[in-house]
Amino acid sequence: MPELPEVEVVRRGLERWTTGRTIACAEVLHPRSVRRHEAGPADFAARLKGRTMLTPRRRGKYMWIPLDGESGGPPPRNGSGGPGEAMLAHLGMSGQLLVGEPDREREKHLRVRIVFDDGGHDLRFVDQRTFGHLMVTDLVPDAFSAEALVPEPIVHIAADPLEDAFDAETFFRALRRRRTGIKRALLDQSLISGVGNIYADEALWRARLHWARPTDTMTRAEATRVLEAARDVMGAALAVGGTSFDSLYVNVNGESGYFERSLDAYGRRDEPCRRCGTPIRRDEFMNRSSYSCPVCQPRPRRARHQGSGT
DNA sequence: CAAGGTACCTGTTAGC
DNA sequence: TGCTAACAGGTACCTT
Repeated sequence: MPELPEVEVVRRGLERWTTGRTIACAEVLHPRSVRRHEAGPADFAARLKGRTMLTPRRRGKYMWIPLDGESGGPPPRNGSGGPGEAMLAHLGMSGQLLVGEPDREREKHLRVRIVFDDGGHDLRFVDQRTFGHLMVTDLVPDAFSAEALVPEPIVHIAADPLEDAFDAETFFRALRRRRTGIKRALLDQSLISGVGNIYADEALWRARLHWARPTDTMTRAEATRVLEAARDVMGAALAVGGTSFDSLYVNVNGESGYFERSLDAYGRRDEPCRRCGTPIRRDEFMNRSSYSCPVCQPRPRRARHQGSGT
């Protein structure tokens, strides 16, 4: 469930609690949580030891913490002397980054624990379903903004609509080139990043577009509408701490956000549309749920991929 | 290359 | 009460 607003809430928490602090040691309790760190859990821990965490960054649903100081691991295969390394994090479906008293009880799904040399709050990666991951990786020049750096594994991830590097015209042209439906395009992190199932449904409801609207004939006005809607709804969610359906998604202090009560479409099956009162419908699509208003968001005559909805 | 389907996970809940 | 099936869904990877 963590999408852009939820990840940004976590990033801000990390900025406050871990910036400038030096790692004493990192402990990997579940290897799957560092599976994308190809050199393995021991190398992951060795690369973190002794490093100082700089200001956390984010693009879409990925966040990373640039690391200062000498790497404790062997030099990277592609040679050292590059722009540096960072710890990259993706929360997946159920990942949490939590800070707290180091001697508190261990969470049931604690996967990685990072201890600092000042003896203060530790940083824990807790992830029930292990779809999330952490890794230490090289920083490389960003494709979207000349002076910026991004972790190498996410160079294919598009800019998100809340960052300066995002270009609406590029996004519009990419939409027109695709032969797919608008929701599938919104969920494609190589076209636009940060949008997941919840905010895709919310943005489409606000823009009054059906999820199967073919993108190759979309007008500039429609594209602008859905983009503005995505920005508005994610900005509003961010302002109240994100969306929490249960205790799975929380900020770094374990607290829930309040946006769930503001959702207009997602999860509101059979409840009245807040614009026209028609019961919200639920369709099966991409092996997940899509919620929309049958009246405000009529199915296009020439839908892209059918889904099994009514 | 693009499009679309599926595996990967585990706790919760609905249904029998 | 206890069991099973469905469900939640982001991303990498695979097939077409």
